Amino acid sequence: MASVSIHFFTASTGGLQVLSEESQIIKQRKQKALELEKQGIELFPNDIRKPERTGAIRKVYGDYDAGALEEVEDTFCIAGRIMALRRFGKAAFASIKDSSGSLQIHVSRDRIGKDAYKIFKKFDIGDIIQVEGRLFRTRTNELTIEADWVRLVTKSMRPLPEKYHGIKDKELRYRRRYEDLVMNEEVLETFRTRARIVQMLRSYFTSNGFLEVETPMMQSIVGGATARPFVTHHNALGIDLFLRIAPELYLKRLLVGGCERVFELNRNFRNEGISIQHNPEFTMLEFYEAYATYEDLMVRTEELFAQIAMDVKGSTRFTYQGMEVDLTPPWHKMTLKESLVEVGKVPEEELSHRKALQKRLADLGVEMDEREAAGKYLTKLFDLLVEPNLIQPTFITEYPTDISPLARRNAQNPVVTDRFELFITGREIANAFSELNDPRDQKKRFEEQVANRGDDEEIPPEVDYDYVRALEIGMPPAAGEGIGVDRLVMLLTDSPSIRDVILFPQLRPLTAHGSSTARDPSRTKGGKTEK
RNA sequence: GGGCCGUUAACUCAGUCGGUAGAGUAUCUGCCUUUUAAGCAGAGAGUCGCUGGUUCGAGUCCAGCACGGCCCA
Repeated sequence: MASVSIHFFTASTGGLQVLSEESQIIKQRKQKALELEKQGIELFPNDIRKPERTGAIRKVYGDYDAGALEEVEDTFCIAGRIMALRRFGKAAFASIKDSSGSLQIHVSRDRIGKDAYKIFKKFDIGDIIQVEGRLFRTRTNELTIEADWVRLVTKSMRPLPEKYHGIKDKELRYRRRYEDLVMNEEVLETFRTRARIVQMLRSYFTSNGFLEVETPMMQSIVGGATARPFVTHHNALGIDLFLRIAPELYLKRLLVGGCERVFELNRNFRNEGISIQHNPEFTMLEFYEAYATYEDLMVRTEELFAQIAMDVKGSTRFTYQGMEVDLTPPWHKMTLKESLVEVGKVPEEELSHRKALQKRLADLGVEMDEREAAGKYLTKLFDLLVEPNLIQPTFITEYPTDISPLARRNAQNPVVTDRFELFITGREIANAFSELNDPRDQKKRFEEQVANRGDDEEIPPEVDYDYVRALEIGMPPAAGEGIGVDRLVMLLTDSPSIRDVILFPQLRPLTAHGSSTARDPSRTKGGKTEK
């Protein structure tokens, strides 16, 4: 029975009620709903006439004055959630919200009838209702529907958050996104923009002759990036599988297969920390173009981002969190070493001395493992000293080969690769390179990586020999790029946190008494708990 | 993993020197037919995140834990 579970689940966790708590206010609502039901009012009917959208009505009649509206004989039927209710004795105003906006209605006893008004009085803020009537303007000039009738569409059993401040607690907003969407207009706006950006990315690539594909999210060998993967198990095959950390190696198999332009826009999974710019599952666009170089991709990226910014922002110049950003091409270019010297203020002569770099890192509080690749010292310093300062779009090039296992060596200087990373507002937003297509070099690099792996869970424990085999069949020279879609959306929606652009960001689940399932040892796997 | 901050009514928040819980919204009752954060009068609503400790007495002080936020690694 409910009363039993109530006892179990009333545990309050940081202001969060877990499950079926029965506060007085909810009891009252349920009681009210029962009374309506007893009177023969359906609480959750399904025979609702298709309503008109308030936005469409406003678009047509928004400019009509009171006199002009009197000439309009049509009635309008809308449906939506009661967001505010201002009752008088025998009449009331309510704002009705649908996905296109909201419209005020006026309900009076004289017009809808005594019995109907009695039922209307039982409606609450949060209920979804349907209304039909003619348009008029109130004394305060608000476009309003004078209801001929009102009908309950869906009864709301819980009160909405406070009407003026809405729901502010970030934890509540992420956990109960449905409530956040009901209360905070700008949330839906952000996700509409996200949809538009995704759509534009897709149409940019398809219209440029790229084939959209879907490659495995469950992989038996991880690859394509350095990151700790999630592990799952396939019962029928009796094997562990990894959720992909990148689609790269499959997309390049498709280059081998003759797909000269391919892209995939989908989710990656990385079993790492959660932060203001990291969610365990995130959306990435990867594209590969045969007979192109990383330099061609710079041009594409500039063009693509400028196009999207023009559409979303109306300009290639805008502000992000108070920072002026200018995406007008061409963007700055700097080699990794140049950036360390010019932006990071590291003396040039130190850059080729591991000991000096190590000391500098130690002074910054970073202990490096001796076994780390030399290039790691540079990128670590870069992360600390340079990256946060790259506000304007900047391509950083010449990444060391030892930390770029899939990238083509530079023809003049084989210790660096033909690669760039793109930074905007102090964040990495894209990573691209001319692809390594020499199977001999690729095999060697994979094998060295695995041999030097130690217990580093970010490095794949196994060489993907099938990928090497594919290269042996022959992959045309090509360049490929990955774009962090969530971060791009953050930039263009002025969102400070990745959680603001992901509808349901990952949070620790709540259970009875606020303890966490993650603490249940039977559910912990490969845990980070050991010190 | 570390540091700082937060957790009080459904929501947004107060809570003084440690003295036994407050406001607004929402809800309920009454009045009110042009309001829009409607208004007026009244009422109900709390395991002060959890567990311990100090104390005659803890929302308040101390410790641990949980969840979250921000920063750092």
